[in-house]
Amino acid sequence: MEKEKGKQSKLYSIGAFAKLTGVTERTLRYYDRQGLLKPSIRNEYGHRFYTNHDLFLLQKILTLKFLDFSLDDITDYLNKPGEQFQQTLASQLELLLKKRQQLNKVIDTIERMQYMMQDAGTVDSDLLLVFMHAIQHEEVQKEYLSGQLPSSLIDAIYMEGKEEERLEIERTIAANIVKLKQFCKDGRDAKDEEVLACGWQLLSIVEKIVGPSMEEMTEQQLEQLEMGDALDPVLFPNAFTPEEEAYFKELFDYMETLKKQEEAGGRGGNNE
Amino acid sequence: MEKEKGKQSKLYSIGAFAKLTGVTERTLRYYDRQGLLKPSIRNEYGHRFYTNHDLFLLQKILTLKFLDFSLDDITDYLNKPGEQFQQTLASQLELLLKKRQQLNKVIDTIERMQYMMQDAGTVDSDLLLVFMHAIQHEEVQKEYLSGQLPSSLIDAIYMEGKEEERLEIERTIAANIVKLKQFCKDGRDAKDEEVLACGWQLLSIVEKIVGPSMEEMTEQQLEQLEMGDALDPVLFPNAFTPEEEAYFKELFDYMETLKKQEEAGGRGGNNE
DNA sequence: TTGCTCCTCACGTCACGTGAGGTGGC
DNA sequence: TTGCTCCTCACGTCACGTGAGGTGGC
Repeated sequence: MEKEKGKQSKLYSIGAFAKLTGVTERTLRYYDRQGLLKPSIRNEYGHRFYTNHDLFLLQKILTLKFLDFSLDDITDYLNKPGEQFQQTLASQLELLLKKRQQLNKVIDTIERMQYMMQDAGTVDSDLLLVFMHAIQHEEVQKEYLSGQLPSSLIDAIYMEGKEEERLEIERTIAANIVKLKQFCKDGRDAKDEEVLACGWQLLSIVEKIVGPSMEEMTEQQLEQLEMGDALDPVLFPNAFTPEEEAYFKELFDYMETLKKQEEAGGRGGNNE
Repeated sequence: MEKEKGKQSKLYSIGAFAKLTGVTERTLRYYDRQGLLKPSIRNEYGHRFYTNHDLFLLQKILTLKFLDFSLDDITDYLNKPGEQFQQTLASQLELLLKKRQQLNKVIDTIERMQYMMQDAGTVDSDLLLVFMHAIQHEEVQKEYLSGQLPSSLIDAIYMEGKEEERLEIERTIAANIVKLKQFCKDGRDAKDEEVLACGWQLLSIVEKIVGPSMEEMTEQQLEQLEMGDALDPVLFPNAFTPEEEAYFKELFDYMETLKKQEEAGGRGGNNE
């Protein structure tokens, strides 16, 4: 008796079939109800029994799932002749390639972020998100700015063709901004040496990047730069609180004063 | 009046806010109900009005979504201090890397499949899926076979370290199997020249791969090979109908006969 | 009056997970 | 009687999409 059973075509109860294939019972019942995989045999008590043929069908289903087809697609496919499956496969591949591109972009963004933040210690996460936003929308930002600024400046800002150097600079900028935010929070005087050091570092970076292109700009463009709040708030979210902005203004105004004094001092020295 | 409005903090109706940010109205209402983003102002009529601060919040939400966080995660994050966000980011990155690995595997499988099938013309999609299944479960199959066959044979079958050559061989095997299936369907005599040609090609490939390892096998292992149906049906689904199996058996039996005749003829010729 | 924008239900989607409550055979 | 396996509802999940039916201001 047992031998006969074994030789013809094995029957699996739903539990046995689930164990065999690693698919849950619930899923098998769901596939049954959806008409995707009906067990070959139903008991007098309604119990489901699966055959080796059912096993083959399930494997096809699982392989198609692995290829990321929806159950509806799979149902269609199983009911149709399926002559053009190779084409379906090709378009599925395209979809997956797009998905991968997306995923790569996200991963790159995080990794670049982490590189940027390696020296910064514990970081205000709002700032993190603003940086992230910037990286994420880099291309759109660039396009937007192209309408407002000379292309030489844009190339300078985004450092076309000098990606590695750029990563380093981003890192320095990030570290200094984080420090300044902390100083502001701690209520440090903007004339404090450490605070000033941060300010000078940021300024020197900006001058190094932007300086050479500055002369090419029209007056109109310069004016636009002055009133910096004209930037599209969707593309350029503001990571700073009003207090922080005031603090930064105080710092940079003070730096301006120091600069002028130094210049004057220099002239005075020469004259004497 | 208008100037005042514009200078303080712009108010956006839900429609305007949706247009501005590219998020649907339904989504904004959903975020409101979930407590994820409540508009700063509600009208006497229940109309929602969003401010620039809401805009900043939404951008944070969208960036976190871009990083593939669930809305629940985002809600948690927005309500917590979020000091340990960098750690969260690191574990999120791990998740994404795993996802990418999965995706890469699927893409590789399809591409390998397409390479394999480039000469085969229109292909029975069941066969395609069985090949796909094989590629997909290669590692598990290998492990399973390690328990049954000598490792030298397994290395030979999976052609360790000769991936390119392997792709070519797979291609040839696939093309010939597809042809044989077609011949079977067309009712071609198994003794037909073209059919035999396919048979010889397949046989020569098998001998080339398996031949050298054959001598090392124990009798027990050889016996197991003879009764090929002992293979785990979950790991090794059968792509052939009973008719096809019969057809193949007829073909290979006939080839066996031809071989023996030739040997006998050869000996006879030498003897004479 | 017509069009536009806003509102609130409330059902649908997708592929199941997870009990609840009950039955049959050892 | 207890345990095991099977069954059928039926609600929950996740992030919205998509009407249906109604209101307010121009």
